[in-house]
Amino acid sequence: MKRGSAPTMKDVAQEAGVALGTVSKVFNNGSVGEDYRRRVLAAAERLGYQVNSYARGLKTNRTYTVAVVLPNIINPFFALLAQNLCQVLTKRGYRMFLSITDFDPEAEQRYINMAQQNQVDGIIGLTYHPNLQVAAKVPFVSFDRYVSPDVPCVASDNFGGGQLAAKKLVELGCERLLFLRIGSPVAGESDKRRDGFESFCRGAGVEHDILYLYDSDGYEPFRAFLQAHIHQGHLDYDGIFCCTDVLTLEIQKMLSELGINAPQDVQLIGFDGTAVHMGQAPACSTIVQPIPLLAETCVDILLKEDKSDLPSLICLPVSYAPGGTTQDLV
Amino acid sequence: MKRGSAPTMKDVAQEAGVALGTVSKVFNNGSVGEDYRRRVLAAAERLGYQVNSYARGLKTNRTYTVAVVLPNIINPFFALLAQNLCQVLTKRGYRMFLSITDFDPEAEQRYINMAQQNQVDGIIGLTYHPNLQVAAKVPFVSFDRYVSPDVPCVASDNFGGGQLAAKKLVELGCERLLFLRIGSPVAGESDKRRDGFESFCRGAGVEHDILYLYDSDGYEPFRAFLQAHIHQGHLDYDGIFCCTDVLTLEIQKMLSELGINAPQDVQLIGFDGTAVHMGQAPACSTIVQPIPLLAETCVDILLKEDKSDLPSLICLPVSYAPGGTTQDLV
DNA sequence: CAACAGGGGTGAAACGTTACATATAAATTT
DNA sequence: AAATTTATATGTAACGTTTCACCCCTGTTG
Repeated sequence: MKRGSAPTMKDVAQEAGVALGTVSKVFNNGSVGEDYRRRVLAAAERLGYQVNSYARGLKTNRTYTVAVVLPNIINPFFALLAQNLCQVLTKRGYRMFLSITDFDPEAEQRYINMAQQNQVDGIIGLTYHPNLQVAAKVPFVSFDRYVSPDVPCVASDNFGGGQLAAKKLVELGCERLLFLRIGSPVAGESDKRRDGFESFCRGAGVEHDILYLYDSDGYEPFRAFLQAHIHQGHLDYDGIFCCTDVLTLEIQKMLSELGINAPQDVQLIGFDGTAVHMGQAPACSTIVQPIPLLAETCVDILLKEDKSDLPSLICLPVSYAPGGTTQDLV
Repeated sequence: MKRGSAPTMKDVAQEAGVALGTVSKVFNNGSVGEDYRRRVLAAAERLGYQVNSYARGLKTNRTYTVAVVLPNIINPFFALLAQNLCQVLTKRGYRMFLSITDFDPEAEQRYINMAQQNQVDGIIGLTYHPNLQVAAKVPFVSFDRYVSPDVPCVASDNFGGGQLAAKKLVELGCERLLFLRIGSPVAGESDKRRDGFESFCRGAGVEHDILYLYDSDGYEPFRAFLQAHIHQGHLDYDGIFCCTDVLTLEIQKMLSELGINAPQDVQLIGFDGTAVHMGQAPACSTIVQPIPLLAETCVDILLKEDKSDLPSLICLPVSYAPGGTTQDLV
């Protein structure tokens, strides 16, 4: 063994007095006699041998690496998703190679290309690029966004969640509902929250309004809208469904500054339920996304050998968690 | 080019009608004639060629990959650190391979070993293992923890931060101070917050107490302690320095339940300042860690070629940001 | 007892690069 | 014009694995 550099299989073979191929078999669970196996293992131990995954990757075209592409990990939802993905991947013997795009479509495309070039075994992406190009050769699973007909998409049951939120509000006695949304101009699965909400309201004959904003608008239009709907200290709406928990808290604060308090004067329900997954008491009532299940599903689908009969959209069930912005805490 | 598999340099060479070595030079900024370079680039484009980083890694022993090992990314401080590291690494042409340890020392060691085995170019770790084993062959930078004499450690100026917090409280007119800490039993750099706090109080002759807890204790002892120090609706302390922002908010809530309000009745200062880096108004007054600079420094040191004259501890300056739990907002 | 499986060991070829020694042509010097 | 330098193209040997055809031995079978 050359001094100074890491030991190779050749060194181990020499040290153990066996052939190179035998050492390889030992580290790949090939059939090797008990005594040989012991000798090789002992020699490897003595030399501090570790298999070189770049040589292995070159040979096998499998790298046991998955690239995860996310807008950021500051947002607790993304952070939880990333963390769960990391755990699931580790359990499966894979490692996670993380890229942050900051919602920049160009960065998204750049990272995807890079990941493909780096021969990862798969990519899990939450992207906003309206026309993302993904090479067919490396498996891709999209989270929450439709990308193209042959890219499976994993998401929460956003439609059902929207319905559920509206239903809960009605059960709580609300009679005039409002849906508030702010987000990307590129519509994703999560926009079905609105559809579900509307669908339930229509079906139940409940009065409802919708305010649909883009990130670039900022929160100010919400304040203006709410202010315009307060007459003599009384808000026109008695139930509000906000598209995320973050927005819910913002709206709660905004309303309280306007003299309207949740849950006394108005019921608020958000979406995401990150607090629940962090073992905290939720700061607001919310529709909880099954984050661990979402992560597990992404990985399952990504690593599935047989991709033939995959549905193009996998919807996972959400649930409701009361959290202090509605009057149902027992 | 064999059908079905990715094109190689050989294919590009053939397509362009040049030698293999020439193609390699083109992709490694070697000296190549203008016309040849164009021909190669055009051929590569036509074939959709991407260099195989596993073959390259095998040959060069450089992989342009850095492993980052963190307890989690739910904690906003860790999330910001990870995100900044990711950005800095990307800017430098490296990719980030992220591992979550959940504070488990065994997982820490396992991930470090794995990273070494995967021939990453370096490791940045925030670990709690009391006796972590790191191989000398792969560069290692520790965040906030002393690991061993030859592992450089990057941290905020925790001592200075402790002093600064005490100084600010005194400047705000506080006369009886309290330091609250909860964390790992394995002492790290961040424990110097206490030392700095004490040092300032001693020097200035300020009365002060310290409550030092471990994660396993939970928050309850804080409540008991505070309750015991409230007499006739009046708290014995008029200034509290908490070891993190998260704790500060918890203490603020706890105190308000006990009828004591910050900042009217008591001044509260925390540590981390994550909100500042997320572009939000800080929820509490705080000592701000220079997260982007911390990340940049970790990477700088890790990738520095000449490791000969490195200090074993690099302390970066903190600053103070008022945030509503002290009476100094102008 | 000859023929034959078959477990288990061997060595060499490939994987896609980079690096280096060699070759060639053009440009410069003597 | 010959000699020397410069610039750049070429081909081949590694890098550390896995894989596969091959061989050897032992035990089984008709």
